[in-house]
Amino acid sequence: MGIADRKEREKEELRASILEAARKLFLEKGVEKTSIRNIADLIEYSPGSIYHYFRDKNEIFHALHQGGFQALGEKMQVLGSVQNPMERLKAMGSIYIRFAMENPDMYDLMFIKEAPIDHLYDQEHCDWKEGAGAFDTLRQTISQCIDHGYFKGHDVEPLSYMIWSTVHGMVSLNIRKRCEVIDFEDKDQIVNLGLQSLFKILDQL
Amino acid sequence: MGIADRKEREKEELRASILEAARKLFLEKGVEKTSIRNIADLIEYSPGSIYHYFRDKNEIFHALHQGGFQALGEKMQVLGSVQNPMERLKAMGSIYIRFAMENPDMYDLMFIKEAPIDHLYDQEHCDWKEGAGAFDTLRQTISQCIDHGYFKGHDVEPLSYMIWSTVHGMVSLNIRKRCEVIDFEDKDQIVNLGLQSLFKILDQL
DNA sequence: AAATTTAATTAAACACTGTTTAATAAAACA
DNA sequence: TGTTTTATTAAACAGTGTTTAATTAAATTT
Repeated sequence: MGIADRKEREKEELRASILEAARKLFLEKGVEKTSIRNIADLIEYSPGSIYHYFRDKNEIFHALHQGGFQALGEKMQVLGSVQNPMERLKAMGSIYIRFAMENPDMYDLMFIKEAPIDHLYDQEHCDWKEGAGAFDTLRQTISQCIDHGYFKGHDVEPLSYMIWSTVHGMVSLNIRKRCEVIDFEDKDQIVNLGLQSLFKILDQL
Repeated sequence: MGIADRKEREKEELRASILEAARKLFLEKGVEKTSIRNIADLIEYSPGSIYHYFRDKNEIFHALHQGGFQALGEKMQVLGSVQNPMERLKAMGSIYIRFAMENPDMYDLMFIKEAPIDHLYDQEHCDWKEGAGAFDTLRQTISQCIDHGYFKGHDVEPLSYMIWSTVHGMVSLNIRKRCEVIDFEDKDQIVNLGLQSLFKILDQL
């Protein structure tokens, strides 16, 4: 059936163009100020038609947040050339933080906004494969660190969670503007200084 | 002028009753689903009248977030009895995390939501005295730790920021539902395990 | 080729939202 | 009592996500 194939292709194309319009608007104005009507206007369709391709706004932003994980994953690929697991762990932290600071809205969507996660709870299978996958590479790296003699006396999972939380905490306090309004000695270097502080501690363990 | 005093008192009372209604609704339904009309309905005034007491919704939620800092500050008062600065630092962390996990919506408002901070930027003096004050007690405690010989080779501010970020990261990943959807070995103990992991590290420094 | 069925699209409506404006009611002052 | 200030409100504005029913277009069957 060639016709069914073409129709499927066309449907996929329109779905993709909705997502492209949504991403464009979202990167310009943020999630809250990107409305279904805005997206519909941009692709020159009616607002209602979008609901034939996505069940609701949350699904659109869940799809966008997947693109964010793809982009982050690509940046992480340079880690393949870092042999020492401790060096790799540090490089992961640097890349993670650079990604967050260079793409604050995307990071916000991936790790702070409730929209993408709320969509999971509306589905039957509510496992966050993007996040779980990313956490797993961190867990593996830290596991290898332990195998190499680092982090003696520490359990993999709590330590992985704690380190993730540290970098997430630093960038999310920034993205949600809790740093600009505190008089740090070096406001726009505080994230890097904090990261250096973390590195120093990891070396001591 | 007794009349002016009474008027001021009455104005303050109505302002307080708006805040009380707002807090009640906010704790029941969250910020986004608490509307000006909801608040107005509860105090039996028209929606427009609220704008004689608050310039906008952000100011209401900024006022509520102040109440959160008050509550957190009160919980922190038991720290006065902890002499050793390292013990005090750990107790601070425990109290901080317990407060966040027991009052997730209030914590969200204080440290994640943009509403209270956006209100600061609409004012002339945009310093976040609540947050800066809280951070300062952390900074002082860590400064005392360094005086007592802990954290050798570390700078106060980056270290304080990093430790704040760690606890903030752990609770905010929970509050924004990034933990429930990852298959941790012990999902509802992961925050405590992460905190224990942090304590272990602090002891090693 | 014509009739029927299926799928895509849309206009309109629903029930909301924060905020502003202009009119009204109430209180205080002269 | 008349005037001014203050408080309150109804109504409107310009939006929001989402649903429904009607319409148009396309594909399939007769």
